[in-house]
Amino acid sequence: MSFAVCHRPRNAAATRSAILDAASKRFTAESYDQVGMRDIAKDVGVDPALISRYFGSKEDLFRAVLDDCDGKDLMEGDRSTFGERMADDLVYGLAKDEDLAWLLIMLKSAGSPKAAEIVQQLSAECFYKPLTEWLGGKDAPVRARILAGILMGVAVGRDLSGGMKLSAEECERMTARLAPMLQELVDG
Amino acid sequence: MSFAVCHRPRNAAATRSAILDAASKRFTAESYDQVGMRDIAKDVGVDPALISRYFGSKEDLFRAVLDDCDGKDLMEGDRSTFGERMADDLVYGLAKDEDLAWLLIMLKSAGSPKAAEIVQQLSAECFYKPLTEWLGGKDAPVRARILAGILMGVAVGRDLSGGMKLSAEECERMTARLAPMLQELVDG
DNA sequence: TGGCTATGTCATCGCCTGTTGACAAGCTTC
DNA sequence: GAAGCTTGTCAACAGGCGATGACATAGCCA
Repeated sequence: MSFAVCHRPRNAAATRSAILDAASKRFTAESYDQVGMRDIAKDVGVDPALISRYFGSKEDLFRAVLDDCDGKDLMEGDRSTFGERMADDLVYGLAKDEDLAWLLIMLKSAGSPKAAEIVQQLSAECFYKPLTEWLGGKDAPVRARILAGILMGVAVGRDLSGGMKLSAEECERMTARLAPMLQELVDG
Repeated sequence: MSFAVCHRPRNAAATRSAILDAASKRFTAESYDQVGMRDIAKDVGVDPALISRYFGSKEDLFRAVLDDCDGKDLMEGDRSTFGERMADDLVYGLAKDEDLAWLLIMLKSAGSPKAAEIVQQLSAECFYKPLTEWLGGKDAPVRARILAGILMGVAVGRDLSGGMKLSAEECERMTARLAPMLQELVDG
């Protein structure tokens, strides 16, 4: 007697992609150190050794994840409502989605030296540069830094406190204060 | 023949305090996971086992460090120049000092679940509450959150990029933009 | 001086991590 | 249908971690 276990069809490309996807989700939700190869493998339903075979080391996998997400999601949508959208995302926690993947990964991995070095190598070219160009205008590099900083900082503050811990009315006030700050940074 | 090794005089209180101090420095500079008991012990010049004996577990030591720093350093100094001072600290990296110990520890430890839980327990009472009271006025809790968020976010952004990576002039522009934002949050 | 307690050290345990090489099972092709 | 390359699994290793209990020694008190 045998149980009919449901195997995924053998497809290297699909499996590789699934690993990349699972890794991305993990790295946006937890820090580099906290994410284990065994965790990712379990998510995909695959042996940990396979990840090593496909991507080399954990660092290489991390690099591949960062290469994969282009960081341009931030800049999609109407420019004139950027502040409002982001303020909502930050306060009400919708940031778990893919919009802010780059930011969240950068944030969560600040603790680990290896991950930080990789982020440092890639963030300038793949994140800050496009963001700066998108912003344009006066002091664009400076505004990009402040913008990214606010987004990361408020997000980490919320995470650390286990939610905003504010009343519904206070949440409204928060978005009302954040939105113009962010919008002003976009407008210049 | 024997080398004259310089032993610190046996003094439990002093040693305990030295451990606490070294741990505080480590936890402000690196993440909870990255800091090892052996590192702290080496800083103090003591056997790792002693730390366990004095403080129990690593979590308990972390809690003790957080209990030790009162988080009121942020609120010292002239209120009317708060924005300017903090903007300078952030951009020029003086934040390594003790002014922002609470903030940096919170920030660096966001990655580890255990540390995050402890921070979550203590930050409300020991950090956000005094900060909120110091701010006072309209929407104080909201302003406290935004303020702490910006400080953490810009700091982590700088850390991750290995410095601000801005020209001297751009640094000036950055402080010029940050200072009024921060000051406005203080003034209400 | 002799002993006793506080203080600090040493060796070691168990656990978890990333990584590796040997092995098993599928799909393709002749 | 059998060889052969691809895809995936298994078991194990080396290294680092926090924590523990047994041992050594310094300083005080009688």
